[in-house]
Amino acid sequence: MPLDKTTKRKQSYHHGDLERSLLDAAEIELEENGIERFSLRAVAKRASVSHGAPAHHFGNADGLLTALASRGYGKFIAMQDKRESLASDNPKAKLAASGLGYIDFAIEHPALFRLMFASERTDKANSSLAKAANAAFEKLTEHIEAIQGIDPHTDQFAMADVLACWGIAHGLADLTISQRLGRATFLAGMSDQDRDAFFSDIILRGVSPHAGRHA
Amino acid sequence: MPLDKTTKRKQSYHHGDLERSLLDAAEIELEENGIERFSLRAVAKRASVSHGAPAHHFGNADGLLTALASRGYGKFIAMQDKRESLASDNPKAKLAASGLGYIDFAIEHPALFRLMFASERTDKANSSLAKAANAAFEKLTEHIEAIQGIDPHTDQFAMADVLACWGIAHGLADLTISQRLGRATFLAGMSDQDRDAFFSDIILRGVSPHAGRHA
DNA sequence: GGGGATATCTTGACAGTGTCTAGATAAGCG
DNA sequence: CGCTTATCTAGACACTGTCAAGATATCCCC
Repeated sequence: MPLDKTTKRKQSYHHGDLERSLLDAAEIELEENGIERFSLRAVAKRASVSHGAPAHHFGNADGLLTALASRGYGKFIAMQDKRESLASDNPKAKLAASGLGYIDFAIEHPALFRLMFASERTDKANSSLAKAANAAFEKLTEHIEAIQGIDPHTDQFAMADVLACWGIAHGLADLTISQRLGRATFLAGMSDQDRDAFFSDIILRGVSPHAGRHA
Repeated sequence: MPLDKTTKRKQSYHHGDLERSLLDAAEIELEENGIERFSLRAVAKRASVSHGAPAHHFGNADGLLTALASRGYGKFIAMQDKRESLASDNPKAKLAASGLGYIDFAIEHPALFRLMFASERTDKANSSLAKAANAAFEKLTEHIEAIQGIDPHTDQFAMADVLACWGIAHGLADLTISQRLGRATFLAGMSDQDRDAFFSDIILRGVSPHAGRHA
């Protein structure tokens, strides 16, 4: 019985691009339920496929989550790039914009953010994931190098700036999605523009004023 | 058959202080397996009690985790206090010490830290938990007030300092237990004392130099 | 084009999970 | 002592992730 092949070829036994479909479904499930209530069978059901299907592509549930985290870094960097492209053309503005993109991503994809940065279910030895995470880190070091004029990999003081800025952006992002910053009531009443300026100021505190200092 | 009543009264049907025993067992299980692999039945087994026993004391698994998080804030604040008591007697040193205690706690109890700050399984409406979390926050605002001479609750610039310092300490703590800071290779080779000084410097960057500025 | 090898997906089974209910046991109190 | 209440056990249920066996489609070489 050849069912409506015209509408969708969904009736096909082979899915075509199930790997992508599963990742899409998993991302939705993740954002809806959070990591702690993530269900592989629910992902399969959402993708209209049997509960055993994901195993062939990802091995197990953690494999799927690892792939999802890896893909997440693409969006993560893209959001930072977008912020940077809108920023004025000086190193500090670019750095602040990058940090705002960091926070943007956390707010828009809180569960994915947690998966990427705080989950034990991802395989950190996975080369694809490690490469993606490293790219995000290198991006930050380049910003600091542009400001301080020296490669943080070779200079301890510049690396301190890297850790400071990273810590600030990450901390603000994590606390924001945990809804911990609501106590600072004035934040809720701020316009987006004011909020960005407020966060930018804080992010730039990570940069040491002792520019170019090194051993 | 009255079994050895002398050694432990464990043979008693009623446990005596099962609530505390369950919390202790849960804390061990949590640190061993992480939140994402936490099992209520494993907790019951560790406490040598039936799988249904926890329900009577905590309602459900999330109730147990909420109580555990609430108790965690006690240790959390205690660790900060210990650091502060060892610090020299000036407001900035106290603030930095408090931040180091923040990081200490995360390193010693990573899973509990994640439960307290990044889990969706705790009931944030729980009054006991909210009160504990608030106490930790107020502690920080007092440090900033001691430095800037104005209550952050009434001054936006002082509150910015609060969020900055909190973000830094939290970000460094979270990234540390995620083992993300290993790339900054020199950190591993540092003595505890040097590492503390390094983190202290970063934490204090959260304090704005424009002291006492206010609208 | 045909046909065997291979990739892909389904199905059923299994142990483990959290929660609910009913019942057993202990403790408290009149 | 006996009734009430608190506490804990035991069994059932639906759901979970993973595994093994089988069904089905696609690929590729003859």
